[in-house]
Amino acid sequence: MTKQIKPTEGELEILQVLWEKEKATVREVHEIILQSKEAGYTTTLKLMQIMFEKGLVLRDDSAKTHIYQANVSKEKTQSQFVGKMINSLFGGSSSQLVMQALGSQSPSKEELEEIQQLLNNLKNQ
Amino acid sequence: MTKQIKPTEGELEILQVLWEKEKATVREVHEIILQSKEAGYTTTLKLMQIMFEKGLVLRDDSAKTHIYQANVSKEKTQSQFVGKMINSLFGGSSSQLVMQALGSQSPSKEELEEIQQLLNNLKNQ
DNA sequence: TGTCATATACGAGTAATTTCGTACCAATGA
DNA sequence: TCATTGGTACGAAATTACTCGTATATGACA
Repeated sequence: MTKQIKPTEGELEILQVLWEKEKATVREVHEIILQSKEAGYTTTLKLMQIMFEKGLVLRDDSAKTHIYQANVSKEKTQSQFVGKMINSLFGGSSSQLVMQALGSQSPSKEELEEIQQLLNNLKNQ
Repeated sequence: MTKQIKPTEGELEILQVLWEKEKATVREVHEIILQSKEAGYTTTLKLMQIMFEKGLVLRDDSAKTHIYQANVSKEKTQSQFVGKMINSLFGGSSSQLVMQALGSQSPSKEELEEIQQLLNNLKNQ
């Protein structure tokens, strides 16, 4: 197992954009970030450079304008954070987290059906 | 709605102890913290003082040894973090988080049954 | 009374994260 | 050619979180 680096808050924002767009320039990422918060361009740039050093993203710097892409999968990262939260807030019980999530937000009929499917699979093991 | 302060990593550790014990002294909290990580007594003390200033905990300082208790509920805090994670990592879809949680860890039969109950309730609305 | 154990208060250092100014480089067009 | 635009690099300040040493107060007990 390659040791997982835990992305910071700000890094997570950038990763979200990269997961969505597959490849992107700093400018492109920054435009999206701007929609949800105020930030300077060089701030986003610096953050992405640091992420590159950490190995969180890949970078094609063959052209003047560098192209970035995520180097950690969305799923791995999700499971990393969910696992951490289960331990630190739900006493290690994943079902407690599930109850919380289902209780506070309300999923659509389709989503409920999807969850039911998964539940059935788990029951039949 | 009183604006929610987001507890930090270290504060969360302390809150867990207080949720468990209802009331506790710094010493008591610190003893528990020590079981999972190394830390100096004054570090725990300082953290709890900061939490008091932030309003995360209440404090009875009528006696020499102060008695602390949580001033944010476990449920509220859980939902705060879960909500934040749903937004920042699951594109706002709670069911995605549920799938992740159910998929990665495997709950017991009883837990699955509990989730099924909740699911039934949600379906019948 | 004097000493010891145990508290809190508080300042300050350290580390990690975020932010941004400034320098510098390259392409482009008047 | 030279100014402008748009890009990266980099140092360093600002912020936040964490850690701990030291000062000081208080109660207990020999």
